[in-house]
Amino acid sequence: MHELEDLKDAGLKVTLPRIKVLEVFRSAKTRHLSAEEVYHRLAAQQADIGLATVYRVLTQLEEASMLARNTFNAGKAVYELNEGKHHDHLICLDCGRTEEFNDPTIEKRQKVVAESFGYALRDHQLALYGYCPDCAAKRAKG
Amino acid sequence: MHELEDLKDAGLKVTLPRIKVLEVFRSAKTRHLSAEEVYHRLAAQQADIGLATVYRVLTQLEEASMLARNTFNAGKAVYELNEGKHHDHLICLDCGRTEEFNDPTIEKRQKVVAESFGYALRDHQLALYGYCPDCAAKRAKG
DNA sequence: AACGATATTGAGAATTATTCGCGACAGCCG
DNA sequence: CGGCTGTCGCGAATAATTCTCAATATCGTT
Repeated sequence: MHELEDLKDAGLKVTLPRIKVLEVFRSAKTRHLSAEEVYHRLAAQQADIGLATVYRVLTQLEEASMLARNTFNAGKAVYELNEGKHHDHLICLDCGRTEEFNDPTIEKRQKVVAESFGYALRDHQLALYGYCPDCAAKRAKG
Repeated sequence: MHELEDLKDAGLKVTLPRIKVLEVFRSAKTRHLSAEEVYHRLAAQQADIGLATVYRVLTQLEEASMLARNTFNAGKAVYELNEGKHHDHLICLDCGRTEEFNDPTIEKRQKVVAESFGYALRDHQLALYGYCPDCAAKRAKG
């Protein structure tokens, strides 16, 4: 439970909503959850936590580097536990299944590109979209 | 004006809103424009085109591959003329200035990564964020 | 050049995702 | 255990985008 320490280190009080939200992520099969999804899961387990609070907590946990935020190509943000190791995503256009990957070559080139423009690279977002093996097969027939 | 032909090829009628929206992009200094920005520019030149129409036209022109859509990390979409050559973006976190680049190595690795997961790559989105030379200098002092 | 089937538009209401404002309440330092 | 303050829940407020529908414009056909 050193997560409670992480909260304190971020200057956040250890409150029920924050603990519960982290629990939801720890016990979720799906890695990426939207605010609405987190809210529903909390409601399902009788935790009476408002949607506005969920949004606030997600933002705070992201600022505390405990969660990572992604918007992919859609109109809503999803969060995932930040377990230290950075990674990018490969997303199936049909079923939404996502794979995580980290390609050192790509990472390296990004830095090179930024430097070639005189920029100090701070962050980046890379998402690959395609069809997963299963969906590709389904599409092949129709 | 082969753009009018492009419209027809996409099964779209050649209408004033569509022509005007394309004009806005062709004559804009800033490459990336949001729906709201396009709407205001049209209003400024007395073209009485509704915001809903702007949204519809942008979507259609994107489907016709005449515009490319990007969401970057923010809550709203921006569009730019699609001039055939694909590119990714490098964006300044301070002033919003954007640079376009295309790195063959990165493109190649993306395909390799997707294939290693058995995915058929269809699209991707890569945005690098950092500080441009000017803003980096400003930040250095304070 | 007018006709009419059909695609398109404008205006505002409706949705969706997220944030704000504020009175009530709960952590936490002493 | 007693506040000082950070937090919470709720509903209203925003922001971005889409939908509804009656009015209108486009374009292939006369």
